[in-house]
Amino acid sequence: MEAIDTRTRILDTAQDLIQRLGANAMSYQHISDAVGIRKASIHHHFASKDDLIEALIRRYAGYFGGLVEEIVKADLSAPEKLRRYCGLFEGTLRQGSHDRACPCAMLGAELATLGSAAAGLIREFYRDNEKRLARILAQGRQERSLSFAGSPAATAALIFALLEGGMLVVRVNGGAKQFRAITEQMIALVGS
Amino acid sequence: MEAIDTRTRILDTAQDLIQRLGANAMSYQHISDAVGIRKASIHHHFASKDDLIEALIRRYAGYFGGLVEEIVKADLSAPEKLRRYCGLFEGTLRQGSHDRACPCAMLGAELATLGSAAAGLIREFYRDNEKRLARILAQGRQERSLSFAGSPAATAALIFALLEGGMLVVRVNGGAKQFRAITEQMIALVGS
DNA sequence: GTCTATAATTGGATAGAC
DNA sequence: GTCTATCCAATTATAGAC
Repeated sequence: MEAIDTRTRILDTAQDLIQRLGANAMSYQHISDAVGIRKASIHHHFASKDDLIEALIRRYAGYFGGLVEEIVKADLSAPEKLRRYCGLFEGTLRQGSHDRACPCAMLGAELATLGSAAAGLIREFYRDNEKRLARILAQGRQERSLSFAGSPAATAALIFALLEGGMLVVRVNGGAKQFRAITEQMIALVGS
Repeated sequence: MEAIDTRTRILDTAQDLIQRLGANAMSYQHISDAVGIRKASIHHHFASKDDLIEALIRRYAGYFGGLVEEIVKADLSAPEKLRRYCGLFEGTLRQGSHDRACPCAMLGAELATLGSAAAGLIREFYRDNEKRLARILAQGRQERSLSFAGSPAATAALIFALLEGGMLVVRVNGGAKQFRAITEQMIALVGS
Protein backbone atom coordinates (compact mmCIF):
# COMPACT_ATOMS: atom_id res chain seq x y z
CA MET A 1 0.00 0.00 0.00
CA GLU A 2 2.19 2.78 -1.25
CA ALA A 3 1.21 6.41 -0.95
CA ILE A 4 0.62 8.23 -4.21
CA ASP A 5 3.54 10.55 -4.86
CA THR A 6 3.06 14.29 -5.02
CA ARG A 7 3.90 14.62 -8.65
CA THR A 8 1.13 12.20 -9.54
CA ARG A 9 -1.37 13.94 -7.28
CA ILE A 10 -0.55 17.27 -8.93
CA LEU A 11 -1.06 15.74 -12.37
CA ASP A 12 -4.32 14.09 -11.29
CA THR A 13 -5.68 17.34 -9.90
CA ALA A 14 -4.58 19.43 -12.86
CA GLN A 15 -6.11 16.93 -15.25
CA ASP A 16 -9.40 16.94 -13.39
CA LEU A 17 -9.53 20.74 -13.47
CA ILE A 18 -8.76 20.81 -17.18
CA GLN A 19 -11.41 18.20 -17.93
CA ARG A 20 -14.06 20.22 -16.09
CA LEU A 21 -13.00 23.86 -16.52
CA GLY A 22 -10.28 24.03 -19.15
CA ALA A 23 -6.60 24.92 -18.92
CA ASN A 24 -7.19 28.68 -18.78
CA ALA A 25 -9.43 28.33 -15.73
CA MET A 26 -7.02 25.95 -14.00
CA SER A 27 -4.50 27.57 -11.67
CA TYR A 28 -1.65 26.63 -9.34
CA GLN A 29 -3.83 27.95 -6.52
CA HIS A 30 -6.59 25.43 -7.33
CA ILE A 31 -4.05 22.62 -7.37
CA SER A 32 -2.46 23.88 -4.18
CA ASP A 33 -5.81 23.81 -2.38
CA ALA A 34 -6.74 20.36 -3.65
CA VAL A 35 -3.39 18.64 -3.12
CA GLY A 36 -2.61 20.37 0.15
CA ILE A 37 0.79 21.82 -0.69
CA ARG A 38 1.92 25.38 -1.39
CA LYS A 39 2.02 26.92 -4.84
CA ALA A 40 5.81 27.17 -4.67
CA SER A 41 6.04 23.42 -4.12
CA ILE A 42 4.22 22.76 -7.36
CA HIS A 43 6.90 24.73 -9.19
CA HIS A 44 9.47 22.27 -7.83
CA HIS A 45 7.73 19.47 -9.77
CA PHE A 46 6.72 21.52 -12.80
CA ALA A 47 8.73 24.67 -13.41
CA SER A 48 5.99 26.34 -15.43
CA LYS A 49 2.33 25.83 -16.21
CA ASP A 50 3.28 24.92 -19.76
CA ASP A 51 5.56 22.18 -18.43
CA LEU A 52 2.73 20.84 -16.30
CA ILE A 53 0.28 20.79 -19.20
CA GLU A 54 2.86 19.16 -21.44
CA ALA A 55 3.57 16.39 -18.91
CA LEU A 56 -0.12 15.88 -18.41
CA ILE A 57 -0.79 15.42 -22.12
CA ARG A 58 2.11 12.98 -22.46
CA ARG A 59 0.77 10.91 -19.59
CA TYR A 60 -2.79 10.94 -20.88
CA ALA A 61 -1.79 10.16 -24.46
CA GLY A 62 0.19 7.16 -23.21
CA TYR A 63 -2.65 5.94 -21.03
CA PHE A 64 -5.42 6.43 -23.57
CA GLY A 65 -3.32 5.28 -26.49
CA GLY A 66 -2.68 2.01 -24.65
CA LEU A 67 -6.38 1.40 -24.14
CA VAL A 68 -7.09 2.10 -27.80
CA GLU A 69 -4.25 -0.11 -28.99
CA GLU A 70 -5.66 -2.98 -26.92
CA ILE A 71 -8.99 -2.60 -28.66
CA VAL A 72 -7.47 -2.34 -32.13
CA LYS A 73 -5.34 -5.45 -31.63
CA ALA A 74 -8.04 -7.56 -29.97
CA ASP A 75 -9.66 -10.51 -31.75
CA LEU A 76 -13.02 -8.84 -32.19
CA SER A 77 -15.33 -7.79 -35.00
CA ALA A 78 -14.96 -4.25 -36.26
CA PRO A 79 -18.41 -3.15 -34.99
CA GLU A 80 -17.52 -4.45 -31.53
CA LYS A 81 -14.18 -2.62 -31.63
CA LEU A 82 -15.95 0.55 -32.71
CA ARG A 83 -18.46 0.16 -29.88
CA ARG A 84 -15.65 -0.27 -27.35
CA TYR A 85 -13.76 2.68 -28.75
CA CYS A 86 -16.84 4.86 -28.28
CA GLY A 87 -17.15 3.38 -24.80
CA LEU A 88 -13.76 4.82 -23.84
CA PHE A 89 -15.05 8.33 -24.50
CA GLU A 90 -18.34 7.68 -22.74
CA GLY A 91 -16.44 6.28 -19.77
CA THR A 92 -14.42 9.48 -19.47
CA LEU A 93 -17.62 11.50 -19.53
CA ARG A 94 -19.07 9.36 -16.74
CA GLN A 95 -16.07 9.74 -14.41
CA GLY A 96 -17.11 11.40 -11.17
CA SER A 97 -20.23 13.43 -10.56
CA HIS A 98 -19.80 16.04 -13.28
CA ASP A 99 -19.32 15.32 -16.96
CA ARG A 100 -15.64 15.30 -17.69
CA ALA A 101 -14.43 15.84 -21.24
CA CYS A 102 -11.26 14.28 -22.62
CA PRO A 103 -8.38 16.55 -21.51
CA CYS A 104 -7.26 16.71 -25.12
CA ALA A 105 -10.71 17.88 -26.21
CA MET A 106 -10.57 20.80 -23.77
CA LEU A 107 -6.98 21.57 -24.74
CA GLY A 108 -7.85 21.27 -28.41
CA ALA A 109 -10.51 23.95 -27.98
CA GLU A 110 -7.92 26.11 -26.21
CA LEU A 111 -5.18 25.25 -28.69
CA ALA A 112 -4.38 28.88 -29.60
CA THR A 113 -3.52 29.63 -25.97
CA LEU A 114 -1.17 26.66 -25.46
CA GLY A 115 2.60 26.59 -25.64
CA SER A 116 4.01 25.13 -28.84
CA ALA A 117 5.17 21.89 -27.22
CA ALA A 118 1.73 21.19 -25.76
CA ALA A 119 0.01 22.18 -29.00
CA GLY A 120 2.22 19.74 -30.91
CA LEU A 121 1.32 16.91 -28.56
CA ILE A 122 -2.38 17.63 -28.96
CA ARG A 123 -2.05 17.52 -32.73
CA GLU A 124 -0.26 14.19 -32.40
CA PHE A 125 -2.96 12.78 -30.12
CA TYR A 126 -5.65 13.65 -32.64
CA ARG A 127 -3.68 12.18 -35.54
CA ASP A 128 -2.91 8.95 -33.67
CA ASN A 129 -6.53 8.45 -32.77
CA GLU A 130 -7.70 8.96 -36.32
CA LYS A 131 -5.13 6.48 -37.58
CA ARG A 132 -6.14 3.78 -35.12
CA LEU A 133 -9.80 4.38 -35.84
CA ALA A 134 -9.12 4.11 -39.56
CA ARG A 135 -7.60 0.66 -38.96
CA ILE A 136 -10.81 -0.48 -37.27
CA LEU A 137 -12.87 0.86 -40.15
CA ALA A 138 -10.61 -0.77 -42.75
CA GLN A 139 -11.05 -4.09 -40.97
CA GLY A 140 -14.83 -3.58 -40.98
CA ARG A 141 -14.90 -2.89 -44.68
CA GLN A 142 -12.69 -5.89 -45.44
CA GLU A 143 -14.80 -8.31 -43.40
CA ARG A 144 -17.99 -6.59 -44.62
CA SER A 145 -19.16 -5.95 -41.07
CA LEU A 146 -19.23 -2.19 -41.65
CA SER A 147 -20.40 -0.26 -44.70
CA PHE A 148 -19.71 3.41 -45.33
CA ALA A 149 -19.11 5.74 -48.26
CA GLY A 150 -15.60 7.17 -48.76
CA SER A 151 -12.28 6.06 -47.35
CA PRO A 152 -11.64 4.65 -43.87
CA ALA A 153 -9.47 7.71 -43.22
CA ALA A 154 -12.25 10.15 -44.12
CA THR A 155 -14.77 8.24 -42.04
CA ALA A 156 -12.30 8.05 -39.16
CA ALA A 157 -11.95 11.84 -39.27
CA LEU A 158 -15.73 12.16 -39.08
CA ILE A 159 -16.11 9.71 -36.19
CA PHE A 160 -13.23 11.17 -34.20
CA ALA A 161 -14.61 14.70 -34.64
CA LEU A 162 -17.98 13.42 -33.48
CA LEU A 163 -16.56 11.70 -30.40
CA GLU A 164 -13.95 14.24 -29.31
CA GLY A 165 -16.10 17.26 -30.19
CA GLY A 166 -19.29 15.59 -29.05
CA MET A 167 -17.92 15.21 -25.53
CA LEU A 168 -17.84 19.00 -25.27
CA VAL A 169 -21.23 19.51 -26.90
CA VAL A 170 -23.26 17.00 -24.88
CA ARG A 171 -22.24 18.57 -21.56
CA VAL A 172 -24.43 21.53 -22.52
CA ASN A 173 -27.57 19.41 -22.78
CA GLY A 174 -28.10 15.76 -21.98
CA GLY A 175 -24.62 14.71 -20.85
CA ALA A 176 -23.39 11.13 -21.01
CA LYS A 177 -26.85 9.76 -21.80
CA GLN A 178 -27.08 12.02 -24.82
CA PHE A 179 -23.55 10.99 -25.82
CA ARG A 180 -24.58 7.34 -25.75
CA ALA A 181 -27.57 8.06 -27.98
CA ILE A 182 -25.36 9.89 -30.46
CA THR A 183 -22.72 7.17 -30.68
CA GLU A 184 -25.38 4.49 -31.15
CA GLN A 185 -26.95 6.54 -33.88
CA MET A 186 -23.54 6.86 -35.52
CA ILE A 187 -22.83 3.13 -35.31
CA ALA A 188 -26.22 2.50 -36.91
CA LEU A 189 -25.22 4.77 -39.80
CA VAL A 190 -22.00 2.88 -40.54
CA GLY A 191 -23.41 -0.56 -39.65
CA SER A 192 -23.48 -3.09 -42.44
CA MET B 1 -21.74 56.26 -43.81
CA GLU B 2 -22.33 56.04 -40.11
CA ALA B 3 -19.55 55.18 -37.70
CA ILE B 4 -19.92 51.90 -35.85
CA ASP B 5 -20.87 52.64 -32.28
CA THR B 6 -18.55 51.71 -29.44
CA ARG B 7 -20.84 49.12 -27.93
CA THR B 8 -20.87 47.24 -31.22
CA ARG B 9 -17.11 47.47 -31.60
CA ILE B 10 -16.67 46.08 -28.10
CA LEU B 11 -19.00 43.18 -28.88
CA ASP B 12 -17.25 42.52 -32.19
CA THR B 13 -13.84 42.43 -30.56
CA ALA B 14 -14.95 40.31 -27.63
CA GLN B 15 -16.61 37.84 -29.97
CA ASP B 16 -13.52 37.56 -32.11
CA LEU B 17 -11.37 36.87 -29.05
CA ILE B 18 -13.79 34.24 -27.79
CA GLN B 19 -13.91 32.54 -31.18
CA ARG B 20 -10.14 32.30 -31.33
CA LEU B 21 -9.04 31.98 -27.69
CA GLY B 22 -12.08 31.32 -25.54
CA ALA B 23 -13.82 33.43 -22.89
CA ASN B 24 -11.28 32.67 -20.17
CA ALA B 25 -8.42 33.98 -22.31
CA MET B 26 -10.37 37.07 -23.35
CA SER B 27 -9.84 40.15 -21.19
CA TYR B 28 -10.94 43.77 -20.94
CA GLN B 29 -7.33 44.70 -21.65
CA HIS B 30 -7.39 42.87 -24.99
CA ILE B 31 -10.61 44.64 -25.92
CA SER B 32 -9.23 47.97 -24.73
CA ASP B 33 -6.19 47.61 -26.98
CA ALA B 34 -8.19 46.56 -30.03
CA VAL B 35 -11.02 49.11 -29.75
CA GLY B 36 -8.80 51.96 -28.60
CA ILE B 37 -10.63 52.93 -25.43
CA ARG B 38 -9.73 52.47 -21.77
CA LYS B 39 -10.73 49.46 -19.73
CA ALA B 40 -12.93 51.61 -17.51
CA SER B 41 -14.91 52.77 -20.56
CA ILE B 42 -15.83 49.19 -21.39
CA HIS B 43 -17.42 48.87 -17.96
CA HIS B 44 -19.71 51.79 -18.88
CA HIS B 45 -21.18 49.63 -21.68
CA PHE B 46 -21.00 46.29 -19.92
CA ALA B 47 -20.87 46.44 -16.13
CA SER B 48 -19.26 43.01 -15.79
CA LYS B 49 -17.61 40.43 -17.99
CA ASP B 50 -20.62 38.17 -17.47
CA ASP B 51 -22.89 40.91 -18.79
CA LEU B 52 -20.68 41.31 -21.84
CA ILE B 53 -20.68 37.59 -22.56
CA GLU B 54 -24.43 37.41 -22.05
CA ALA B 55 -25.08 40.28 -24.47
CA LEU B 56 -22.72 38.72 -26.97
CA ILE B 57 -24.50 35.38 -26.91
CA ARG B 58 -27.90 37.06 -27.30
CA ARG B 59 -26.68 38.98 -30.30
CA TYR B 60 -25.05 35.95 -31.92
CA ALA B 61 -28.03 33.68 -31.26
CA GLY B 62 -30.30 36.24 -32.93
CA TYR B 63 -27.99 36.64 -35.90
CA PHE B 64 -27.28 32.96 -36.44
CA GLY B 65 -30.84 31.88 -35.65
CA GLY B 66 -32.07 34.24 -38.36
CA LEU B 67 -29.76 32.68 -40.95
CA VAL B 68 -30.84 29.18 -39.98
CA GLU B 69 -34.52 30.11 -40.04
CA GLU B 70 -34.09 31.46 -43.57
CA ILE B 71 -32.68 28.13 -44.67
CA VAL B 72 -35.34 26.09 -42.91
CA LYS B 73 -38.18 28.12 -44.45
CA ALA B 74 -36.73 28.31 -47.96
CA ASP B 75 -38.24 26.41 -50.85
CA LEU B 76 -35.41 23.92 -51.19
CA SER B 77 -34.83 20.19 -50.97
CA ALA B 78 -33.77 18.83 -47.60
CA PRO B 79 -30.28 17.81 -48.80
CA GLU B 80 -29.74 21.33 -50.12
CA LYS B 81 -30.92 22.83 -46.83
CA LEU B 82 -28.61 20.50 -44.94
CA ARG B 83 -25.72 21.50 -47.19
CA ARG B 84 -26.41 25.18 -46.58
CA TYR B 85 -26.75 24.64 -42.85
CA CYS B 86 -23.31 23.02 -42.80
CA GLY B 87 -22.10 25.91 -44.92
CA LEU B 88 -22.96 28.36 -42.14
CA PHE B 89 -20.54 26.58 -39.81
CA GLU B 90 -17.85 26.31 -42.46
CA GLY B 91 -18.28 30.01 -43.22
CA THR B 92 -17.65 30.88 -39.59
CA LEU B 93 -14.51 28.77 -39.63
CA ARG B 94 -13.27 30.58 -42.74
CA GLN B 95 -13.77 34.09 -41.32
CA GLY B 96 -10.46 35.96 -41.22
CA SER B 97 -7.03 34.43 -41.35
CA HIS B 98 -7.28 32.06 -38.40
CA ASP B 99 -9.93 29.39 -37.95
CA ARG B 100 -12.70 30.83 -35.84
CA ALA B 101 -15.06 28.51 -34.01
CA CYS B 102 -18.68 29.34 -33.32
CA PRO B 103 -18.68 31.53 -30.17
CA CYS B 104 -21.22 29.15 -28.66
CA ALA B 105 -18.95 26.19 -29.31
CA MET B 106 -16.13 27.84 -27.35
CA LEU B 107 -18.51 28.93 -24.60
CA GLY B 108 -20.08 25.47 -24.53
CA ALA B 109 -16.67 23.97 -23.85
CA GLU B 110 -16.18 26.53 -21.07
CA LEU B 111 -19.75 26.14 -19.77
CA ALA B 112 -18.72 25.31 -16.19
CA THR B 113 -16.93 28.66 -15.89
CA LEU B 114 -19.81 30.80 -17.19
CA GLY B 115 -22.37 32.75 -15.20
CA SER B 116 -25.78 31.10 -14.98
CA ALA B 117 -27.46 33.55 -17.37
CA ALA B 118 -24.86 32.96 -20.06
CA ALA B 119 -24.94 29.19 -19.48
CA GLY B 120 -28.73 29.21 -19.91
CA LEU B 121 -28.45 31.05 -23.20
CA ILE B 122 -25.89 28.58 -24.50
CA ARG B 123 -28.18 25.68 -23.62
CA GLU B 124 -30.99 27.44 -25.45
CA PHE B 125 -28.82 28.02 -28.53
CA TYR B 126 -27.96 24.33 -28.72
CA ARG B 127 -31.58 23.25 -28.27
CA ASP B 128 -32.85 25.70 -30.91
CA ASN B 129 -30.32 24.51 -33.43
CA GLU B 130 -31.17 20.86 -32.89
CA LYS B 131 -34.89 21.63 -33.29
CA ARG B 132 -34.42 23.48 -36.56
CA LEU B 133 -32.11 20.77 -37.86
CA ALA B 134 -34.68 18.14 -36.93
CA ARG B 135 -37.24 19.97 -39.07
CA ILE B 136 -34.92 19.76 -42.08
CA LEU B 137 -34.37 16.06 -41.47
CA ALA B 138 -38.10 15.41 -41.05
CA GLN B 139 -38.69 17.11 -44.39
CA GLY B 140 -36.03 14.95 -45.99
CA ARG B 141 -37.56 11.78 -44.66
CA GLN B 142 -41.02 12.81 -45.81
CA GLU B 143 -39.93 13.68 -49.34
CA ARG B 144 -37.58 10.65 -49.37
CA SER B 145 -34.59 12.81 -50.22
CA LEU B 146 -32.76 11.75 -47.04
CA SER B 147 -32.58 8.34 -45.43
CA PHE B 148 -31.34 7.63 -41.92
CA ALA B 149 -31.98 5.24 -39.06
CA GLY B 150 -33.71 6.54 -35.93
CA SER B 151 -35.72 9.71 -35.36
CA PRO B 152 -35.06 13.13 -36.93
CA ALA B 153 -34.40 14.42 -33.41
CA ALA B 154 -31.74 11.78 -32.68
CA THR B 155 -30.08 12.37 -36.03
CA ALA B 156 -30.24 16.12 -35.47
CA ALA B 157 -28.43 15.66 -32.17
CA LEU B 158 -25.72 13.70 -33.95
CA ILE B 159 -25.30 16.21 -36.76
CA PHE B 160 -25.29 19.22 -34.45
CA ALA B 161 -22.69 17.59 -32.20
CA LEU B 162 -20.60 16.85 -35.28
CA LEU B 163 -20.83 20.42 -36.60
CA GLU B 164 -20.53 22.39 -33.36
CA GLY B 165 -17.95 20.03 -31.82
CA GLY B 166 -16.22 19.43 -35.14
CA MET B 167 -15.43 23.15 -35.47
CA LEU B 168 -13.26 22.84 -32.38
CA VAL B 169 -11.66 19.56 -33.42
CA VAL B 170 -10.67 20.48 -36.97
CA ARG B 171 -8.71 23.52 -35.84
CA VAL B 172 -6.17 21.09 -34.40
CA ASN B 173 -5.48 19.44 -37.75
CA GLY B 174 -6.73 20.36 -41.18
CA GLY B 175 -8.93 23.34 -40.44
CA ALA B 176 -11.79 24.44 -42.68
CA LYS B 177 -10.74 22.09 -45.46
CA GLN B 178 -10.95 19.14 -43.10
CA PHE B 179 -14.31 20.42 -41.87
CA ARG B 180 -15.64 20.45 -45.41
CA ALA B 181 -14.49 16.86 -45.95
CA ILE B 182 -16.21 15.78 -42.75
CA THR B 183 -19.53 17.44 -43.53
CA GLU B 184 -19.55 16.00 -47.04
CA GLN B 185 -18.85 12.57 -45.61
CA MET B 186 -21.75 13.08 -43.18
CA ILE B 187 -24.14 14.18 -45.92
CA ALA B 188 -23.17 11.09 -47.88
CA LEU B 189 -24.07 8.94 -44.87
CA VAL B 190 -27.59 10.39 -44.57
CA GLY B 191 -28.10 10.85 -48.32
CA SER B 192 -30.95 8.92 -49.92
C1' DG C 1 -19.23 58.59 -22.84
C1' DT C 2 -14.49 58.64 -21.91
C1' DC C 3 -10.86 59.57 -19.08
C1' DT C 4 -7.28 59.05 -14.85
C1' DA C 5 -6.43 56.82 -10.85
C1' DT C 6 -6.76 53.22 -7.93
C1' DA C 7 -8.52 49.42 -5.47
C1' DA C 8 -8.62 44.47 -4.54
C1' DT C 9 -7.61 40.07 -6.06
C1' DT C 10 -5.46 36.55 -8.43
C1' DG C 11 -2.08 34.75 -11.54
C1' DG C 12 2.56 32.53 -12.48
C1' DA C 13 7.03 32.55 -10.81
C1' DT C 14 11.58 33.03 -7.81
C1' DA C 15 14.87 33.13 -3.64
C1' DG C 16 16.37 31.12 0.11
C1' DA C 17 15.55 28.81 4.80
C1' DC C 18 14.53 24.34 6.75
C1' DG D 1 10.74 18.29 -1.15
C1' DT D 2 8.26 21.68 1.20
C1' DC D 3 7.94 25.86 3.33
C1' DT D 4 7.70 31.32 3.96
C1' DA D 5 8.14 35.41 1.87
C1' DT D 6 8.02 38.13 -1.90
C1' DC D 7 7.76 39.94 -6.70
C1' DC D 8 5.60 41.48 -10.69
C1' DA D 9 2.15 41.39 -14.02
C1' DA D 10 -2.57 40.84 -15.15
C1' DT D 11 -7.36 40.84 -13.97
C1' DT D 12 -12.03 42.66 -12.89
C1' DA D 13 -14.04 46.42 -11.04
C1' DT D 14 -15.10 51.23 -8.89
C1' DA D 15 -14.85 56.42 -7.89
C1' DG D 16 -14.91 60.64 -9.54
C1' DA D 17 -13.16 64.41 -12.82
C1' DC D 18 -13.94 66.21 -17.52
